Amino acid sequence: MGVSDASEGGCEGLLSIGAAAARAGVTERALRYYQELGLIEPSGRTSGGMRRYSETDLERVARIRELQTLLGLNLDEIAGVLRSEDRAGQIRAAYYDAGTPHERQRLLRESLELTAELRATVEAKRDGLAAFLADLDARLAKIRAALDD
Amino acid sequence: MGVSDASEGGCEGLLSIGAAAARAGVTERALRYYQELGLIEPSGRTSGGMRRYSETDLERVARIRELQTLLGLNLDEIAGVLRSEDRAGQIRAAYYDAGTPHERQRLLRESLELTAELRATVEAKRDGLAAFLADLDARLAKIRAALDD
DNA sequence: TTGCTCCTCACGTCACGTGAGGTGGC
DNA sequence: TTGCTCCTCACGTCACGTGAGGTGGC
Repeated sequence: MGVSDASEGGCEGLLSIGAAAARAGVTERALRYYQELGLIEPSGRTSGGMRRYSETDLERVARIRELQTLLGLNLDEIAGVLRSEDRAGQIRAAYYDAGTPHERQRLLRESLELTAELRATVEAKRDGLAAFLADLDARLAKIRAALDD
Repeated sequence: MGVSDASEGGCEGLLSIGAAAARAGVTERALRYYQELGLIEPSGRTSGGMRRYSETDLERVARIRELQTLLGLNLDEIAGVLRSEDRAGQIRAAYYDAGTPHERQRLLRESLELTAELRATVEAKRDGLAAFLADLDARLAKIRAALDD
């Protein structure tokens, strides 16, 4: 595994915006726009000012797209979800020094509530799609019956 | 069942744009915009130029919203789906005088193909949401386990 | 030096939101 | 005549798309 670019100055193993966009299935413009809104920050910059993205950055972009396309959330709502997930991650990371047991419990309950709320949204959407599917299957059956005349 | 408005001139039983928008869960602006794009035409107009919508019009609006919010199609794609559904409806309505049996079969096969294509899109989306749900359930289980310490 | 990729404006687009200013019918 | 709803422009917004003009590093 050789370093592909010796001039990156501390950005070894990170992806350029073009490579990151291709991997994440979005445009470079979208990545810059998410950054402008504070949804994501590239893990590094070269001395020339070029953005460098890590694998963790790519996972975050995938999460944004998932919340956008599957749930139809706007970027403002997604910012809220990401904020709460970041908080939950910090709690887990610093579990043993995250204040009193009482404080930890409060944070966990908050995380539980937000996740349960998101779950309800997802479930409603899935049920809607299931009903849609059933309707389409009924239509398909009718068309096939008409073809067998 | 009295006629609610004696001055409508042939628009009895039809809804104003305000009532139609409220029933369909969209704004008046959205209804006018769909019309501008040719997705829907109100069943009537009063002599004063006001739009009047039928129950069938409302079903069409509901269909547009369903394709938008559940599947994430844009209005151009929705226009295509509606066109093909309108064609299929015409075929069913004029089934016995829709040309030769061979011609009828061709139209049915076309309808079958478009519906099957739509079904594949819906199924993929539903599966994506099911995976999302499973992930959320795993998170919830972890949070609950952490709360039981 | 030549390509290719990256950078930052900045204007365009889609699906409406939101007034501005005027008309219609109980 | 007074409210309320409707009408048609027309400009604003969100999430980018799409060049314009310039820089960076193999």
